[in-house]
Amino acid sequence: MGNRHISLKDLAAELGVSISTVSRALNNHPDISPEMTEKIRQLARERNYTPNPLAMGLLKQQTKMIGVIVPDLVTHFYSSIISGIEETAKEHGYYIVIASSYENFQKETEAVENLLRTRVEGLIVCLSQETETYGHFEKLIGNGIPLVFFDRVCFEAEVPTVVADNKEAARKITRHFYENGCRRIAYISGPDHLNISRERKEGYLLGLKECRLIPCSGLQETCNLSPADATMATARLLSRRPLPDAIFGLNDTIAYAAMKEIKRQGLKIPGDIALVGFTDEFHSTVVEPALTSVTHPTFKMGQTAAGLFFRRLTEGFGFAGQVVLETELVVRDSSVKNIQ
Amino acid sequence: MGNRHISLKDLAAELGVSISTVSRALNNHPDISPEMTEKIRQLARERNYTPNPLAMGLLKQQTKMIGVIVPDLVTHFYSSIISGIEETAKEHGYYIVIASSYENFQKETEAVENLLRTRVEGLIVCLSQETETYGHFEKLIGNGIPLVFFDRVCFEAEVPTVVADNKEAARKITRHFYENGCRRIAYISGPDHLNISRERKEGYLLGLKECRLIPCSGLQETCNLSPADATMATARLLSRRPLPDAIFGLNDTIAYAAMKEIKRQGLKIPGDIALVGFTDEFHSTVVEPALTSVTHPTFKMGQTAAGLFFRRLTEGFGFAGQVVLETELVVRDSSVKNIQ
DNA sequence: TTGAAAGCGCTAACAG
DNA sequence: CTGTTAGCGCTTTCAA
Repeated sequence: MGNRHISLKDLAAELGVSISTVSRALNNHPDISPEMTEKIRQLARERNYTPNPLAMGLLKQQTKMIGVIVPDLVTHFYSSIISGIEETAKEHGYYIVIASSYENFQKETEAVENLLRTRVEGLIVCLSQETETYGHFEKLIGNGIPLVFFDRVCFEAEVPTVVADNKEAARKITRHFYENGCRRIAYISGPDHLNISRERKEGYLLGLKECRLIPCSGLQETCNLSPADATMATARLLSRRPLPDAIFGLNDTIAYAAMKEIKRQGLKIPGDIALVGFTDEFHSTVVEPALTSVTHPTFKMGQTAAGLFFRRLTEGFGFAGQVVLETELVVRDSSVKNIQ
Repeated sequence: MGNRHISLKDLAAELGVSISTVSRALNNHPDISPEMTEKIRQLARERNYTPNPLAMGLLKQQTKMIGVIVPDLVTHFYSSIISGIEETAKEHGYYIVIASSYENFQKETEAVENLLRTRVEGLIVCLSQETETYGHFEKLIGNGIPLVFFDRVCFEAEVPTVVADNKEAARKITRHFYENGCRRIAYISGPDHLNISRERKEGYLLGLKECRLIPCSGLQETCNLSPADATMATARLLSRRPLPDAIFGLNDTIAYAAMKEIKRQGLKIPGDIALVGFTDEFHSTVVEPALTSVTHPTFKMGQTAAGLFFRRLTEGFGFAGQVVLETELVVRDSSVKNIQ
């Protein structure tokens, strides 16, 4: 496979000068005569020379690569965040290498190892849902390897993190339900060890309190984040009597699964049950009824995460801190009872 | 940042042997005594040694990286294909570096250059919708750099490609419409230079012919693949009199945009207009009515593309050839008139 | 103003 | 069985 990339050596040979001269000319070193410099740059352009990043990486001990670990690639939420990360990385001359944990602890651990093996300079990570112990990240922190978490986070004291205003968003949802006449407001959460799940539940409970509603364990369900499990959680809620009159789900997956199950049982949204999700703009408007939802600024979340990464890379451990991104409750048909 | 990776040198120093001895022991070279080998491997394990891929890459002239270029990352179709590519790549010990063209010719060209600059060993590409000239790929072919196209392809004679059975799928859709009583079947296509657009139109026309329907230019619309433009194309179709009684759209974006616009105008699906899309399993069942669609084997398409890539990498230019993946027409509510 | 040499981490002849 | 050496492409002292 004739993948013949031109090297400094090639250029030097062709011009009958030394490699170092070529190197200097290409780096605008002042010691080289203007004519020589021009001649060399000219040839480099003709031959389409580009420096070999492997050689540079070896020399400078930096690969210009960032490892990114996400629970999955196919959910719009993550792919959109990745786009944001990629854009900011590109601005800094960095590339990203993506790995999926598939929501699996084991795979996440392996991904960390694999990425480190490739000599990425650091990691930007969203925890898998199974992850409850954090030794694989502790090691990185100990070794001074730049690390940033987004959305599902840990080590907030030591590591820069980006999250949505989960608690506030959940509070807004709950109050929105109340204002639309709902009194039996249910919440389908995920595993408790996930900050997003905990924080949103806090917001839910706070919202209930503000509306002087009494929390009821029969209106709180938990599921792992698979569609199948979310469907079952929804079914359990729908078996309660009296029926809940509102449901909100932790994330996209749950919201859509809930929507399908509610419809399957022949119940009307929002007439019988109002529904709100945490999800993205696009799909919320495709489903019927259009889904009221808290939309994440996903692209921005990616950009922010990458931004924090580069701060960490250049400033070292001088700072950690959490960036909280505001969300917006976009009211559509699925939650407005009086419209119906 | 103390990213201190252990090197062979470190191990050698600690054991008081030469670097090559360590290297050989770690590579199971038969020349090294079993005890020495064991001692070295033991220490390597303790110190958590992993070979530096930059050094290896420099030496062997291979980076174990594949460049992947997609029109965008956030469409499920592409992210799912990427997952497939990633899986197969991983099995071969390769990593993928992803770049988005954002459906833009200029960005695609840059992506090719950038990826080559990083010394990826080759490229797996889905063409951007704007791409009508192929000089940037011709260069690769000329230089013997492995290249594979999927879905939207060119240079089928020289380059391995993976596509869906576009023509057959479109034919099936058309006949399905006919069998459900539709007689004014419309098609919203994309740019003619895209094979997927051309092939699906061929299938559409073939289907019409088989059903003894006469093609009508008023029932054929073209759009660029943006939701906005797809919406306008749909609106144009809906302004025709008599109204079309069926529409199928080139891809996900178009199908969903069409669905929204049809509903917005107060028309019923499938009652007034039957609708079929080329799209994926998941979203087809979330929308209402559930969307009849041709589902692509996206994950498999990714695996296949990667498989072809490795064949190219190892076997060289011995083969090109096109793999055609079968699609399935999954009938749901949006196209079945008599159910209503 | 330019060249020679060392070294980043590794493997593979070539010597011992 | 193990060590020495060269070289992958590059930058950077150190010499000239």
